[in-house]
Amino acid sequence: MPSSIPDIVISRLPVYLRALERLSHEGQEVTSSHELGKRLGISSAQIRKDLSHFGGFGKQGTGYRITYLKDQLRQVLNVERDWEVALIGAGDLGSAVARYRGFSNRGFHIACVFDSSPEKINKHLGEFVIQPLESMAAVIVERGIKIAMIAVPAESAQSVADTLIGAGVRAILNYAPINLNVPDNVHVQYIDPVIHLQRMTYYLE
Amino acid sequence: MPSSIPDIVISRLPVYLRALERLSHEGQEVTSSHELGKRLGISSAQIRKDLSHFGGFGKQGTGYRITYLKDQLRQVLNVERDWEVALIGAGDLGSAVARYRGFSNRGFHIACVFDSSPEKINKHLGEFVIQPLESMAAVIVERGIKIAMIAVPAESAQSVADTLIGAGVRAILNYAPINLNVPDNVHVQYIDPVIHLQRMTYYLE
DNA sequence: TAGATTGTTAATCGATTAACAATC
DNA sequence: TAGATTGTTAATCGATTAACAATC
Repeated sequence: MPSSIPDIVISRLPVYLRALERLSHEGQEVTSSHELGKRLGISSAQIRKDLSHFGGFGKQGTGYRITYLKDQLRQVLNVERDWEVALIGAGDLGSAVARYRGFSNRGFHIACVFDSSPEKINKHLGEFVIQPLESMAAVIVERGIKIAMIAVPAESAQSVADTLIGAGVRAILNYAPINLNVPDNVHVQYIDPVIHLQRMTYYLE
Repeated sequence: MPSSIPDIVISRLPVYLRALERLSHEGQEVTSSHELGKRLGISSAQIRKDLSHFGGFGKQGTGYRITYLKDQLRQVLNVERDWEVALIGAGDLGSAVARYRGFSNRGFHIACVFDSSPEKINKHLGEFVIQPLESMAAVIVERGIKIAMIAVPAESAQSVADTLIGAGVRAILNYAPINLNVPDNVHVQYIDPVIHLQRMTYYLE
């Protein structure tokens, strides 16, 4: 029963971690489930319950020491180490992702960038040299990369995903607005701004 | 009881709509809850249950006519009309969002772009002229804009949100990696790639 | 000690699934 | 008609919340 913890619990841990990073950035050293809950719009009971799946991180009467809880959550989430991530697609979106400064202090860094269009190959993108799609599988196997971000057009996303998975990638963050079919042992997350917008327009007017 | 439909149901409708658009793009005219469910990794019962909140859109024996179901979902989600969206922040991320071609055929278009840094004001960004943050409230009130996307640094996100809400914005898509405090009648959605990545590393190794 | 807050249990609440009559 | 698939009900499953003893 090593992994009987509900995925919905896992999905909240990074949010807790981000809030804790914010709090310590603001100079705070201790917090409580109530304070955290108020910031996040979540009940304090839920936060305590979620955390209790992994151990007793707090102290009655005083709450949680932020540095300690941060470390514990990082350990649970497996982001104490630094993960190499492959980026596929060097268009507008891919370029923005490549230049994004927010990965490095949160457990990730982009290791390589690939694109299919011949005129982009060997061009620089920030600190990276864009490599051809044909080299992708080999590079990923060689470096043992397990995480990839897909920022190619919807039409090519599935075939890129297939190649990635064949090369050993186990987690995909997909920016293309399309659902991917992947084996059970591969994880996929989606980022599609329109999905979020449409979810809100339901409530408007 | 106009809005007793669970938010979790609403959150799946845009995903259904996207899959239907894909199917009709592929030339298909009819689908079933089974086919849709298989594509999305969702049970067919859940799809039928979700849709049944809004009416009977299918036919026993044959399934759903795709064009019809698409239209119905667009109506439910309130994206038959076109929504004007304000974009705040013209850095790397904001620029990529501004250039993104995926909004227009799905119910949204960017109407104006704002940034705080003096050297960007009046510069062009794609088809837009970057306007100063000081004009933001006035422009949003005047145009009656209800939706905004925040792509500014975490430090300024909350104060930008406060101004937006004061100007009448009711839905915010926040790209800044920070939780926003907003009144109950304002909707917020978050896009933070690191949250998604951290959710997957839990399962790796 | 008095006050505060945890971790946990039990109760509540809500969402998903299974099953099937209705019907195209 | 036979086969397929819907919409819906009831049963199951799982997640959230309330409450409180333990204790800092």
